[in-house]
Amino acid sequence: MLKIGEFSRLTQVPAKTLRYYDEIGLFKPAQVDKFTGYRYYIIAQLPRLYRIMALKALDLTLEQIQHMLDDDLSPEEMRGMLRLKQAELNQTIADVQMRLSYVAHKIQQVEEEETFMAKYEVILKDVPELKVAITEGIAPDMARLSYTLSTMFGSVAEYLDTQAVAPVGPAFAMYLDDEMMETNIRIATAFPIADNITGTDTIVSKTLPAIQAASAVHHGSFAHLQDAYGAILKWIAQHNYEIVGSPREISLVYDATGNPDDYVTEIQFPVMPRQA
Amino acid sequence: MLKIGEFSRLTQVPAKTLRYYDEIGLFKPAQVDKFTGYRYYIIAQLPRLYRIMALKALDLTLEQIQHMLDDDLSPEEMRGMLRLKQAELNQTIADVQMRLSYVAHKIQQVEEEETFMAKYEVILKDVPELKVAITEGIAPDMARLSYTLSTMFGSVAEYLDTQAVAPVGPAFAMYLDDEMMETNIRIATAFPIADNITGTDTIVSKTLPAIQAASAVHHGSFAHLQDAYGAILKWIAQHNYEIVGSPREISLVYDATGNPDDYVTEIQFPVMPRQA
DNA sequence: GCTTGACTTTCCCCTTGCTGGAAGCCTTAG
DNA sequence: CTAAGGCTTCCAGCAAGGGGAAAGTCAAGC
Repeated sequence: MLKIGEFSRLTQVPAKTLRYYDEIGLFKPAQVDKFTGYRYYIIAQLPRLYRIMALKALDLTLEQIQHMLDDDLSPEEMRGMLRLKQAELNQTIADVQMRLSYVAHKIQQVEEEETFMAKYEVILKDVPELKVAITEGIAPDMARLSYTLSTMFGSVAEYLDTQAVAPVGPAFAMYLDDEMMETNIRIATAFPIADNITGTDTIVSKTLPAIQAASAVHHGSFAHLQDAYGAILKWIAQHNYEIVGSPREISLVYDATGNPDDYVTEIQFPVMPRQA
Repeated sequence: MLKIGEFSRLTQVPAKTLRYYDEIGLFKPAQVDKFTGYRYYIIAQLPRLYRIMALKALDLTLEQIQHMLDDDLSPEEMRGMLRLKQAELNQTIADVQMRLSYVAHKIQQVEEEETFMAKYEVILKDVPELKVAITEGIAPDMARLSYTLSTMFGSVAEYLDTQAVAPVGPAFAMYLDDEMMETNIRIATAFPIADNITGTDTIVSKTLPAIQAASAVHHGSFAHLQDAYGAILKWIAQHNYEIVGSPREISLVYDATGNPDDYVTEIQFPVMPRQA
């Protein structure tokens, strides 16, 4: 019969932990003095505690351990839980390696810029699916891209107006070509809407699927949007992602009559981890 | 001016999280209606939020992020924090890989034994430094090992008695040879004591350093202790540890006049991860 | 038998980064 | 003007304990 302190010294398990295990019913003392509440343990309890320690080293939760020890399950169930944990740990390693790659990137950034306030912060975000009113078009060349875009935005906005439908988020453009084109650039302009509407021959309503996107925000005139694209593309390459869709250029702040320096544009590239 | 819900949709950051960041002072709304308490955000706040997201992806705590963003620190400090985080993440990976190796071992065990109740659970434990009264000796061969040991235990116990010192923990034997010997086995027997004592020419008091040990508990007669040794040695090999000291054989329950089936013995091998 | 000091008990708060829910205002569309 | 949704604050909880307080217990020395 050992008091909690003795048992704790013997096993190197803190007394607090033993009390906690008692509380959650994972490991109860062999005997409890019902007048003083003193917990008494016996050597014969060591195997269970050792088993708990061993399973804890596998990163199982105490609840899982309790399940394993008390609800004596079949070897198949046991294997199942272990394989699950194995998969989980492998996922953890992948996650941590991704974080390491972020850190390395950040360190490089600090070295290069001598300040950690990067011009662009590229982050990975989950973009939910989105109902949009969308139209496609082609800009003959880069010079007329902006003009083509604003015409297309105008036509969709106007149509929504006639349908008495208000956009529920900022409008955006999509670049549909798989690679950068100098001429005949395929583009689309979209307005998020709450409910599907009936379209026209050029304007349709559809639902864009949810995606993971590498995203950055650009402040200022469109003239320097290139830099943001560059930063995102570099990020994607460095972190071993793959572009899996058309980039979106979202006009968060845009006022054709305002100062271009105030414009705010978010750029999103749909991505997926390579060879996932 | 965006209400919290709009800003949340825009950034894909849950409103709850924005409120939390406000509460801890990491990211406050541009304006708060002082009558209604409504939080209002502006697009110009996006960069800070994106920076927060980016740093969060590095697994930094919100406190560290706040420190980085608000106490504008030098690039050196910045690099320092990042390198620290890098080391931390590398350590995490090593940890997780160790866990993976445990899981693999456990799966193998389940396959082999068709039950997950292993006969021996080998665990890694930290053994604190220990003051002991210890004596060394040599057993001429395996047959006389047990006799030699009990003589030695007896002599130390007797000496402690004459000094009016009580052991503060279970006695143990140590095997001092680097490899298994068939003859002339160097052994030591030790009793943990609270304070150093003056020794004799054969019995000395010293402090054993703290170690990490691979440990298992054996129940029953000493005749089958081999199995426990085998289980630990296998574990050490499989998990890429290295033996860095003399194993200890700790008599948790031992009564020379009692039933050997009731004996409980813990075996500890001092170990270190290979090439650490 | 009494005191002292080491243990042990319960209880509550704290950790991280939120998430969920309840009760009660606020805003806006119809 | 009302109803639905959005917003507010406050409270609880997660996982696995750690820290510390106040009070009760135990064993030893006198």
